[in-house]
Amino acid sequence: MDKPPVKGDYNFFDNVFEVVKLIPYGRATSYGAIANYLGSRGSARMVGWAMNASHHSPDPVPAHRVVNRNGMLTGKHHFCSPDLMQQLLESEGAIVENDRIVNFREIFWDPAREIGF
DNA sequence: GGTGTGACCAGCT
DNA sequence: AAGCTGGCCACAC
Repeated sequence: MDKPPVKGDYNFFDNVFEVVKLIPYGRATSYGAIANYLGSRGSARMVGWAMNASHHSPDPVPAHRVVNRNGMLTGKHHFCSPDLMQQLLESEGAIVENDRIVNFREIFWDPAREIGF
């Protein structure tokens, strides 16, 4: 009912940022999980888009904790360094091999299950 | 204002 | 079994 003082509606992006920032240490989630939490399964692409905008976000967004459904570091190329994402994940205890999180299933963090519930 | 793209996912062939 | 296409919504030109 009120128009936001800022141009456009960054609600979607902000929502994604909030969820990503809520990811605990040593955990990872997938784009689809966040999209599903937001209420749209098909909006998974928007989540990835939001990550791209995370660089414009005033607060640091642990985008390295967000990977695709297969646990593959598809967006590693979008970081300052392509190895930065893997380094961060490994630094948090995740086992990354061949650009893929081996124990992704173990560290998987579902917002709809942790927060939504 | 329309078109294209995009760090995806799921279904169909 | 694997590969391709469609679909979804928001942003940039």
